[in-house]
Amino acid sequence: MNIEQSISSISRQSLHVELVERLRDLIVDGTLAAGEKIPERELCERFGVSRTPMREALKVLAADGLVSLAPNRGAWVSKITVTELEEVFPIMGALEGLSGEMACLHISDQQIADIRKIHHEMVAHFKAGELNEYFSANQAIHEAILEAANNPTLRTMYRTLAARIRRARYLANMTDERWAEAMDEHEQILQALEGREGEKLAMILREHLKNKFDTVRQWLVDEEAES
Amino acid sequence: MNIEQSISSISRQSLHVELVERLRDLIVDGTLAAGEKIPERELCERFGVSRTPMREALKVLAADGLVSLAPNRGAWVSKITVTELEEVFPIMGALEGLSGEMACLHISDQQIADIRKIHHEMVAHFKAGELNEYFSANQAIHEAILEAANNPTLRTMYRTLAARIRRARYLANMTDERWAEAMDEHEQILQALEGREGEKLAMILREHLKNKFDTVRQWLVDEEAES
DNA sequence: TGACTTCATTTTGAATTCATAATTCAATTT
DNA sequence: AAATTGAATTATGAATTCAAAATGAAGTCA
Repeated sequence: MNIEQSISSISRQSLHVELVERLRDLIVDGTLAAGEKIPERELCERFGVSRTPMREALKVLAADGLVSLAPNRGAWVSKITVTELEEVFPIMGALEGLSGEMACLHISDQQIADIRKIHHEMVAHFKAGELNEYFSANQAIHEAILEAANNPTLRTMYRTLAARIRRARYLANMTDERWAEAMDEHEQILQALEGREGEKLAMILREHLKNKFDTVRQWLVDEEAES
Repeated sequence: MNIEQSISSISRQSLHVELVERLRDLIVDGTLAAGEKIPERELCERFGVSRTPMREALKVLAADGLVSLAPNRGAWVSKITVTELEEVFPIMGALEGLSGEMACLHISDQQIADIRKIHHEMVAHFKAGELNEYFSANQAIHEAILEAANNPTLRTMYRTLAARIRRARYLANMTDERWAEAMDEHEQILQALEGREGEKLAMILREHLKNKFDTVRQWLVDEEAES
């Protein structure tokens, strides 16, 4: 067992890692809104820490693209722009496609069974019109595929990008028609996964994401038109 | 003009950004060797800065995977393992393939002409047996394609991964046969680019990278066998 | 010899302090 | 009234300080 593993499994993480995670959550769930100024002192008071670990955390979040730093001017929550989403979505597509391909190489019958179970729950939430529960199940499926791909680096990169996208509260904009379409796509995802058809799964996942992007873009265009 | 742009064009970057870049270079070029312990005090003395900005820089590098942090134990230059390369290369392939596809959508005749020029220089270096010069030209071509893809997020992610891979001094292991093969692949890359055949280019780039990976893996297996 | 303790030293984590740059706002000028 | 200047305030960048944990060496005992 190497040093890093033995340490991380025993002691708790350092303060700045904790802060990175909590700040990321606050940004993703919108508590810290896009474009908002985030003064260090205020954040430090909120979390009861000094400026040193907070500043370390802000540097990491800036490297991840969730925070913008202006020298001597402080930190802002990064804005979500159409341009940014147009950059990020194709990359997400490439990564998710890859995760599908790799998942097909490694996935066990048990893992497929687990995903099928989530899939059925998702169908139930769809039929009940439970949007948030549907969304959670949906996300869980993509996470499970990512998990099956068995590539920690891919997982980290995917999640970093996903965080930037999830801040867009596009759900409200999803039409019933699009929702039904997404369900159909998910049926195909499950079938490709069960047949372990890597390339086909990759294609479906990319298409699925592209359609999602169209929904998000529409939301964002409307949003920007308002302000 | 937004705040970040107006600031960055006037004032110099903050210390920790400077440190991130310089440390990254030292790690990539092997001055700081993989697996090496890097005590903060020593680094601070080398760069003439205090521990605060240095620690900020180490946090960012750790997030990028070039440095490993063990709580209360300090920082190490991350080791390059076969496992890590097996994770990273397929991701590089997906990103480079995407960059090829996107480049074909946007690239101008001038940009293609520029790449063709570098390509010919590279051929000359190949014929002269100038490995390092060949490698620089090679890298410049991939960078130019990435540039033509016109996606800053993709560029950043690609470069972050590339930094992790380039530390492997695999060049020494490249056979003349493999070298000739790589040249042939580059001919195909140029042709696909000129024909703006996105999918074909993506495929060639992925294949090209996969072959490179095989070379690197062989180097690393030999390396690990030594120690 | 070799494993275990103890304690001084070193290193790191985080808080505090100090210097400097940016911001605010009242006073002044046009 | 609007724009400009400049002092006071505030926030940030970086160095220093302090506390806690890890390291390493000497000593102890089996």
